[in-house]
Amino acid sequence: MKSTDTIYPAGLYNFQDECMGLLTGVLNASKAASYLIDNQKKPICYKTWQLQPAMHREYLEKFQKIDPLHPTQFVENHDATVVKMNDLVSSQERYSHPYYKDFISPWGVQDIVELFLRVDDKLVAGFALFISKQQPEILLEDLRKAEKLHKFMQFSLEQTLVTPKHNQFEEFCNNFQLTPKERMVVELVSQGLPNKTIASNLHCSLATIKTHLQHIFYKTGVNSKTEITSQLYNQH
Amino acid sequence: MKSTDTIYPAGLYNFQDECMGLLTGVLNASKAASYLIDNQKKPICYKTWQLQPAMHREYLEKFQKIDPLHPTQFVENHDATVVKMNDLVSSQERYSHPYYKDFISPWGVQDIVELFLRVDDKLVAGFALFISKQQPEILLEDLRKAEKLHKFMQFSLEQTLVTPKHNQFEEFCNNFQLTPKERMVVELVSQGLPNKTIASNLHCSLATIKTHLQHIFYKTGVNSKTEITSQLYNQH
DNA sequence: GTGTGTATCAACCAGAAGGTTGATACCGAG
DNA sequence: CTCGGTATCAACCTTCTGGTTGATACACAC
Repeated sequence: MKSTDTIYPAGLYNFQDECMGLLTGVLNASKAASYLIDNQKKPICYKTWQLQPAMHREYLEKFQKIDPLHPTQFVENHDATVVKMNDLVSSQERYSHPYYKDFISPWGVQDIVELFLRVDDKLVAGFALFISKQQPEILLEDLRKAEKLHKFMQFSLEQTLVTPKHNQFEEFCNNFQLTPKERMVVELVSQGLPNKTIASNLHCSLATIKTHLQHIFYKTGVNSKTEITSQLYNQH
Repeated sequence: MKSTDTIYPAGLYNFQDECMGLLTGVLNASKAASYLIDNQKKPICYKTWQLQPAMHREYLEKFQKIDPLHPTQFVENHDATVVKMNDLVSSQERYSHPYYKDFISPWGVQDIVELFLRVDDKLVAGFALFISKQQPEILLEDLRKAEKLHKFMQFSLEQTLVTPKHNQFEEFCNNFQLTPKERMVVELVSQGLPNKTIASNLHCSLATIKTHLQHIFYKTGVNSKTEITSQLYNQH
């Protein structure tokens, strides 16, 4: 798909630390772990917070390979941003599966919330927040907060990246199901051209361009040409 | 010549939105307001969340000038990051001072938490979270969460200052020696805002914005707002 | 104190852009 | 063949933008 594999943006290592600080500071986890995803889609750069070194070692050595919610599960699952263990794994499975029976439960963990960060739809980092059995259950409200935190982390991450503008353009046009002609108009609008010039470029009348623009405005919910350009170059 | 005191970072306008979403999504404010600080140290670009328009208008017209915790108080106070109204203002003062007696209290506000973002020690943005009288008091725990959120927002802000996008903005503005106000206009133009909105954001008249635009057009050799945006993010 | 640069605003005009209605023509799916 | 989507264009009107002129006010520099 891409000519070059996605490389971590500079500062992702620091970024990971800051995210951990944010999540553990705002949400009520008893312990936490995070990792980056390398080009082979393997988790690396583990960082932990109040997580017993023995537990971490045990995970890496024995249980990682049978983890039903291993990060690799979510590499291609583009919708997964914030997930909750107890929503994905039935209580039956948690009772019988060795991963939960012999690892998660003995370490006093009641539930796990996991957040995923992506760049160009590729998973680059994950954060696992552990809820201990002594803590109250995770409410929908807590999950919403986690989603808000995730949204900002994702925004912050994207801010630091150079997103290829081609992708932005394609995404914009596909999102709103623009027709081929409408795409061409968007392309020329994004060059900052006035309607008259666009019309002559596409060998049609000014009226036609205006109609196309009306359709584009209607489909995209945008109100002006200027707004189109800003939509294309700013991630919202 | 004046580039030293210009610190307005590109993308701050969007950043402000995201911060508001984060704060209001994670903390339990009943309403919120935020603003950017221009180089005259005045708050501009107000954005509100569940705040009554009438209350905001009242503040701008009558109470801003007697606000004991007006942002200008914190412009030079480098240590202030997260402050709580009830910690800074005695209950006596809250009882007698017209700002609290005639404005804060009548609008049902019990307390305010304010967060400040800085670049190079200079205040660039502020966020005020209003706690209503129906809500529980702010605990130390809540304040710590606010501090964690602040820490990440500050980190994220600093990250955006070294991005290619920001550099392009800086390069564009420096190349053509735009003045601080002109830079702000460029920033808002690049968000796709119509002149009327830009004027209200910078609280000046439409005429002033047009004049600024004329100067920008003259200096940069550009002919329209749309072209500015495409120039900013397209190298050609 | 005069001058230069910045920021502010008003009035005016022409032209561009946005919004609406309506119309024609082509094409492909049902 | 009819219907829906696309592409085309015209006429009309309102609002916004761009361009100009001119003016005031406040800095800071020389």
